[in-house]
Amino acid sequence: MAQIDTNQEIKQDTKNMILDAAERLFAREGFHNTSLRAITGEAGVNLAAVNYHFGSKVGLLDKVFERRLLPLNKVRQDKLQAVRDASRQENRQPGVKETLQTFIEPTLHFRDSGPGAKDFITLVGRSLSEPNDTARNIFIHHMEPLLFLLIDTLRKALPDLSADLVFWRLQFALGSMSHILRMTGKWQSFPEDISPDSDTELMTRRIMDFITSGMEAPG
Amino acid sequence: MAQIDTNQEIKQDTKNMILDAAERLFAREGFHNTSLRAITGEAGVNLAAVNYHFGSKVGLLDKVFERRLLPLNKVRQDKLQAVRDASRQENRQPGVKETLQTFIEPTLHFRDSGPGAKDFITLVGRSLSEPNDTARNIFIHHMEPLLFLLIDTLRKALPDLSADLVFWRLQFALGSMSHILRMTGKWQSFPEDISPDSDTELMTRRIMDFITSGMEAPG
DNA sequence: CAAATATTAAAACACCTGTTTAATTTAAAC
DNA sequence: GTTTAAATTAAACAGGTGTTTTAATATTTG
Repeated sequence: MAQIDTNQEIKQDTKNMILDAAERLFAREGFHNTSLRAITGEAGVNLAAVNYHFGSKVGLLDKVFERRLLPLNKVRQDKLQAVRDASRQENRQPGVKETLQTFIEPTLHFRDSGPGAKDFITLVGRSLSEPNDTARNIFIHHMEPLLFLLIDTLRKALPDLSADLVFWRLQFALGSMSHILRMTGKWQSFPEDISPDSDTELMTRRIMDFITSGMEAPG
Repeated sequence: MAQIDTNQEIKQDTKNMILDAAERLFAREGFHNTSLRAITGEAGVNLAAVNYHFGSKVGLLDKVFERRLLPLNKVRQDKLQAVRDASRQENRQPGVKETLQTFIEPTLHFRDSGPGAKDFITLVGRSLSEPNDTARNIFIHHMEPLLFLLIDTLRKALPDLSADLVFWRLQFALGSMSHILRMTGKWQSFPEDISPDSDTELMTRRIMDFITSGMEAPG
């Protein structure tokens, strides 16, 4: 029994065990409604491990975001930069749909990249609307550079609209997406002939159609 | 001093004092992050008054919703019914924009009907995305009949779209609106030339344009 | 006015919260 | 193999949580 565990893959280290459990519980119960005892209990580690490895509960949340958001935002930023570069080389405006797609598509596809990823995307969807400032500010801090680049590109794509209007329409679009992300699997009160939200390709196309049309509406 | 208080308007009764304080604190701090001691402290009443008058903290939340949602949903339902009746009498489909307007416009206008109303609308915007089921289920319970009528009208207004697609587009639209409602006054990290979200008429027109266009996009 | 009821008040209840301390064990470095 | 550092553990800390209880005070009813 003891021979098998040679410290390779069976022994996930404590930090990642905590991150996994925290990600899942923060997504399902919310940040403030999740206790450190619930996290460490599910991770099978000692209570004090959180404060030892992450300093505090807020520090843990920050690392939960960082672990997923660094690679995800790298993908989104690269795609967005490619759209900007192509439009400049070809001497044209960037397209509204291709611009929005650099943000929306990686998000929904990332949801299918593993069980933890699905929880994380739910957490992301909720983070924009967290009542408490601490959780929201941590998230916004990780997103701000990308959002600024996104809004700048959208303004170039929609030169006839005021910068003001582009800003608000992007907020409408982000509201649509985050609503879908955080409500995944919670439509039990509409027991009609509704297709599930698990079909990523279909959902991506539908939300892209919706927000592209809204974004391109006459000013 | 004591003569003035003849028990008419100065003495708000305990129940309403609690409802007002709870409404404000639930909106600003979230349900789980608001303690009964904070509520009763701000209302200037005894801690036990909540459990005496409302049974429990959840019972209080239910009454907070009920007090505002009954009259507000009455207005929305009457307007929606008027759209349905007019379309039937004139033998035509209901319009997408006029249908959505029966829901959106009263909501944003209600926000200007008083300081408490503004807090309440923020609370409504957050309720759709509450992580915990208790708060969200209470809200949905109050909204369900109206939402079913709304989706039925939208299906009549968009006969070329599948019932499925209409459902999801309504979710996108509700996501846009609730995002704006709950984020009111929290855009400090975009210190650019952004117009405030306090202009109700402008904001109503903009969100109506956005979601109407998204709703009418080709299927 | 007196009795019955409704409301308010202070205190305690049992439990949960994030964080810290001190002791112990495990791992790494020399 | 001994020393030094890193990691884990159990326990306690100081304070907050919703709810209940018991006693005192208003208010209404007969």
